[in-house]
Amino acid sequence: MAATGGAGRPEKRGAIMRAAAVVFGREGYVRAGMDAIAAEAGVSKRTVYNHFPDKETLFLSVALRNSAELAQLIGELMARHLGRVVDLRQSLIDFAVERARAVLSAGERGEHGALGRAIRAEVANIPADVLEAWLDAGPAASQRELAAHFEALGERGLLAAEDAGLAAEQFTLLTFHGIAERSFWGALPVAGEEAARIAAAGVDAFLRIHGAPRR
Amino acid sequence: MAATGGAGRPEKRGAIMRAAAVVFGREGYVRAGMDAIAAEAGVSKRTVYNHFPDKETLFLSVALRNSAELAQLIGELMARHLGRVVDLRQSLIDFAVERARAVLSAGERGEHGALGRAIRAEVANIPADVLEAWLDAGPAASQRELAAHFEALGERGLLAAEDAGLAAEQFTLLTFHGIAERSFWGALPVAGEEAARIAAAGVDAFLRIHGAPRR
DNA sequence: GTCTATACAGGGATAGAC
DNA sequence: GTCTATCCCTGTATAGAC
Repeated sequence: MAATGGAGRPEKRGAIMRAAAVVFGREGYVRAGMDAIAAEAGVSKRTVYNHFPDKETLFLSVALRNSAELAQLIGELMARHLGRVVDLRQSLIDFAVERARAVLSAGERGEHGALGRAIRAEVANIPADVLEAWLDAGPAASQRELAAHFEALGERGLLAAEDAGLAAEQFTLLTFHGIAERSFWGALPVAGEEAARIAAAGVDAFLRIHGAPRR
Repeated sequence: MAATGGAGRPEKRGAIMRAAAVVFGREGYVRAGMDAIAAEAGVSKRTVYNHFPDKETLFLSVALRNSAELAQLIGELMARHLGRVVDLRQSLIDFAVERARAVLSAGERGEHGALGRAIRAEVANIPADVLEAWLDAGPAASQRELAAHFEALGERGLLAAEDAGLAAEQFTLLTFHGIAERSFWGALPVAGEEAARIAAAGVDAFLRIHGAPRR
């Protein structure tokens, strides 16, 4: 089910969800233990079960919140880099590099990508409606937002994409999925230099598909 | 470690590896049980442990064999569709559609993609040398082979890719990863019609990047 | 009344013994 | 081929503490 959870101190609830994101991201759903989550949160195991009825509900709750957080973070990156564009190519490269790092970096705040990996690993065991909600709050929302930015850039004559949705999809494939695949969605580190190289090559290819013919 | 395993009837060994591919692909590494694998193979659990010392070795052995098999299957698809090309666009689309189906289809022989999903889920727990061997025998081999085909097509004037390796990478991103992502690497079914649409759009984009300027 | 700490019941897993 | 030793995990129960 989607999101339940009883009463209790909200601060404890937040600590539990943060800890669950870390442990689920590090170990995956099956390997993660409720004991480890409780320890990471600094609370008793009984408290975990007081806030969440079972492991699955906790996992799905954390997954939903995480995808919304990540979509918002990416939305901020888009606004910063694609809002006021002077050098389109450089702006696209900067956005691509920062998005890849935000999602895939194993270091600081890397639990976002790690939890996404755990979700992808468990897709076959996630109820269809929850999976749809996760997609809609996360990856799909980001793609819609990127398409809106491309639409605006097209109206300013900086892009010549006839289908902004398709352009957004292909931009993500060319500048993000190559890095994601290489790093196995953040499980392995990828050199920042290589990520920058892939992003630049992807942007150049993207501009050859959807770039405005003249400047 | 990579591949050990004792003696025993080779036919039993093959049955065990086939069964392990099915069960690991269906359940994932952690959930899959040695009992279920033995039952699927139609042998005793003792026989399984007679051929493979433990669960991890069995999994890694099956993973390595599987990636080599899949690379060969894709190689055959490439030879069939990219060997004698008359209509380049159509050949690329046909190859893209058939590769996606071969890797991701959940039905017949779909254990290839399912096992790949299980491996990706366990990447953090796989020894680095084994993971490298898996990559080199599977995905990387296919990419090298695709680059060689693109090189040949370039020499015939059908493609204008200055870097065949980069072209192969971008072709795979544009025509395969979009479908793979949508279906979560085969975990969810994707309509054949949608796969064909994505493949065609990806090929068109690819040809705008790397296509020969005139025919 | 919620939290901590610990102990425990039940099920399932691997791996080995008979 | 079955049977079993041993361990781990989820979820609950039993204590007491703020």
